[in-house]
Amino acid sequence: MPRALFSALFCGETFDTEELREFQKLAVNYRLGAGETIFSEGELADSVFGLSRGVVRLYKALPDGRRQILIFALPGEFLGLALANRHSASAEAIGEVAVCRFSRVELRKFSQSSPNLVRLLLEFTARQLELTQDQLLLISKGTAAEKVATFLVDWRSRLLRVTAVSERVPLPMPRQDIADFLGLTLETVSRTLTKLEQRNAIRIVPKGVLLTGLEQTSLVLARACEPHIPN
Amino acid sequence: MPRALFSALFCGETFDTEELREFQKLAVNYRLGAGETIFSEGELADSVFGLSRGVVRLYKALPDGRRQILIFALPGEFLGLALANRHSASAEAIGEVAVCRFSRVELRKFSQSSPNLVRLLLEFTARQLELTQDQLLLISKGTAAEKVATFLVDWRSRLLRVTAVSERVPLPMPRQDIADFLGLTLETVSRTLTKLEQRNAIRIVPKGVLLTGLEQTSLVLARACEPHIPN
DNA sequence: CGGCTACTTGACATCTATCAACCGGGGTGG
DNA sequence: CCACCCCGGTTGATAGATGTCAAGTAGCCG
Repeated sequence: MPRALFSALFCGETFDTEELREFQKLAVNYRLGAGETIFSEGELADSVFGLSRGVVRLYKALPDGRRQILIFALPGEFLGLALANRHSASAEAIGEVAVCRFSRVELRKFSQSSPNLVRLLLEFTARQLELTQDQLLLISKGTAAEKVATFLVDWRSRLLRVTAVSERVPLPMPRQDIADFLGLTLETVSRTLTKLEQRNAIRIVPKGVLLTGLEQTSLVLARACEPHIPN
Repeated sequence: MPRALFSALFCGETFDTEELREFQKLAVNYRLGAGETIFSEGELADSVFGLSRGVVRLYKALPDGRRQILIFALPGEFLGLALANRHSASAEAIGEVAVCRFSRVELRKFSQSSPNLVRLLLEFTARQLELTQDQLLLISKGTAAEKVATFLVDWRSRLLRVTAVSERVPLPMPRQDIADFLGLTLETVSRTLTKLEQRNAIRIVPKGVLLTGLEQTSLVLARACEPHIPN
């Protein structure tokens, strides 16, 4: 993962260098260890975060503990951009993480004089919305094999935007996280990965997978291999 | 459903009357009949729409026909606000509908001189994002009873913002749409509604339901009635 | 009245969850 | 250095919720 400043990561082309410098001044940078909480659902949202290094799980939970991971955030992405004054989700570090914290009010002040920032936030939010809508379709209508295969392909392509990735796709998160992202159990994720490996679509390695053979195609078309066309 | 102009519906407090008038000039108003398509996934997104009357289903579909309804749009909401230049979802009228069409390029031009519009769009998109995230949690982790009960309560509360609603909650969409919104089959939706009726949580009437008894509470707590705490 | 569509209900199949055992690597401490 | 333990992961047997297939009903429009 790169070590650049958050604003340069995400805002690269949107801000000119002057604006960028001003924006950067608002941020407080710090680091967190594996498993640490950045913010929690329901908490007062007086801060907004930018992720500059590492991977973060963003999730919502029900009172009885059922959990849905909304996204695995990557460097350059915003966290906790709620419009309400309470966070609507929780964010936890997966492995070591570096974030920059912005005060909500300062960010708002800055945005008054910077149409670029508002435009940037709109673009980011719209992208998140599309991702979430795709996720909704996948979770709602996909089989276990489709979910896992699609997850691997999508995750790889998102990683490509921040890191050079070879054939080996790292999976820093545990099986339970993948399960909670895909609406499955960790056992089903494990079984499905094994099945994909038996079909030579992937190879399972410690903390990752190798997307072998026909790569994307073979994976997404895992569906075509299935006997039934469900739903 | 009210007959007001779209911009007044949604932009009410954001624009001053001057801006409102200018904005209104950009719109072309027209109507569609039940089942008509407003735009389709993959189509060139040269237009953006505002819904001024009626209900619209916004959905994504897989090549084999599996369909996920993302939201039932209500008057005052935007449709087709993509950042890409192709629509990422399809929109169809449920019953009679009135929309205003904005040219994408004109809207963009207008937004250059109107920070208010960009802020408005950001707010709207952020709200949509939160709705979709909630939907993700519900679909992924909810039982059939929770899904249906939550849908009825949420739908009612969204309706309250545009119409005076009594105890009777109208359901203009067919069972299949509800099923595709909740990630169920129409049979399961039907059975679940029947079960809720037997428990005196609702009464099923033509084109709607009556939320009787303990209303919201009893419905959402449908979960507590179930023997198991799944997942 | 006939036929259509939306909806309901029933019997059965299937996918995934659940419960449980087992495996393997890495760290710790004797 | 080895033994142990712990945690994450895999694998197996079983069960349950929802999907599937099919029949039947009700309301609506021509």
